[in-house]
Amino acid sequence: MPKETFFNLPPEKRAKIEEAAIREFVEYSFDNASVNRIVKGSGIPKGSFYQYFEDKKDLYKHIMSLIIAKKMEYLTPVMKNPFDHDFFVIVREMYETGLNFARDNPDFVVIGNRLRSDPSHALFKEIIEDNIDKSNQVFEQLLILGIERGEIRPDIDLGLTAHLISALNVEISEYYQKHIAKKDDYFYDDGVLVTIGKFLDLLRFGIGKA
Amino acid sequence: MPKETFFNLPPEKRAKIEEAAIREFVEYSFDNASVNRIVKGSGIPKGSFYQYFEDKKDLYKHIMSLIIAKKMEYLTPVMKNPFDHDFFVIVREMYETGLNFARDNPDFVVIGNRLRSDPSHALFKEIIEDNIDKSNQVFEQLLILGIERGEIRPDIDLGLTAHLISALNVEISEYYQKHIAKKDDYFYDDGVLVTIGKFLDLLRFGIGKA
DNA sequence: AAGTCATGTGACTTCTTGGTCATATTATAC
DNA sequence: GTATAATATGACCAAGAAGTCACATGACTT
Repeated sequence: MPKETFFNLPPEKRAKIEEAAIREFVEYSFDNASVNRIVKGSGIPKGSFYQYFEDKKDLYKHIMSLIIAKKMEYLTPVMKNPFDHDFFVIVREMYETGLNFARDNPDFVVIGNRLRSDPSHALFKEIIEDNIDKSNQVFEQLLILGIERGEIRPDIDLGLTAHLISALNVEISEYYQKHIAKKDDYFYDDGVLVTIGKFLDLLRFGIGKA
Repeated sequence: MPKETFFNLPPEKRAKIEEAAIREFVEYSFDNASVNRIVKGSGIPKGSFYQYFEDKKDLYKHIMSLIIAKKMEYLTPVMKNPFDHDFFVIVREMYETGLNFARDNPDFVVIGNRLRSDPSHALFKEIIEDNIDKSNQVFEQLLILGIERGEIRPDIDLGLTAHLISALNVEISEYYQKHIAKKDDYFYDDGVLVTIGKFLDLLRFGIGKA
């Protein structure tokens, strides 16, 4: 947690520091990010930085909390009560939410993905690991319900399938950014929905000929 | 490429340097790996290091080439002529190969995955990108053949599906390392085959109730 | 006006980094 | 034995890092 002095700052100054930090963390990993560059980029003296934050990690965690808060804004009513709806409706909405968030906050995605993809980093355990586990558990519960309702094949491996659906959530963003997002803005939203539909079809029916 | 002097070294000395480098790159990313620690770890003077390698990157690429060479050893006859076989046979063998490699060379997997998962790193483009693209292209060709043979649904999105199958190749290793590899060695090989079977079922049939 | 306390400030310290280079050692050629 | 070329060596360098600290400034109390 940043120190009290940071939160006492005028909002514009606080924003300037956060923006400089985000720029830095987009460009560099936590280890390679430089406090010197961040203070230069935000126009504050080095000493002030350490009046606001315990250390570099303190700032990093603060930025991560901003990212998480922003992601929360995208949660739809359906996702807040996932157990009340059809399995594929939930998954569709989760994927859609993820893509919308990625479209609106590409910088945040870069920062988040960099950490999420290095499980050997000390900060991974500290910040990400629990969230991934919880996400998998939610999917497992959803799968169980889906099986009870007859939406899902009952002979699947729950843990493995939950893992896979989580992984696809990430994969779909990457595929989208790499192959589709560059095209004409006019078709953007269509593109999102079509891509998600294709992903869901694969998930539901597989690729084997019936 | 390392310099000639490196290849003139007695093999044990060369091996010692390579082992120290692998240890370092397992623990640290390229940027955070320290030449100082590597020379200390391999018992050679700093100056000698720069007699053997242009710079840190030169060493890193050399280690990557060792990893790639090791992976090549696992290629089966089927994989060398993939277009002669049933689609799911190929994919099964690719997944199996990947898991066997991961089981025997966990250090290499750590090093490889760290680079593979950071597309924003300059070395990613230099070392990994082409391989990923080629792998996707092979899968696309395989899918086309599979459709012609009637093994695969003809209405899938080729690019997206190829991307997904590649991604699963990585995902299966991670799932395996995280959930299964720790169990009793006696069941290990069984575990590999069972896990792959489940993955393939999901790929083939999806999770939706028919 | 004087005193107190939170905040602002940047020079400074200590540490580590990747890479160099003058010199020492060894092997090879004649 | 002597000359030449290849290799070995570690002190050294400049750059940059994170974090500290003595002091300056300004706002608020009394």
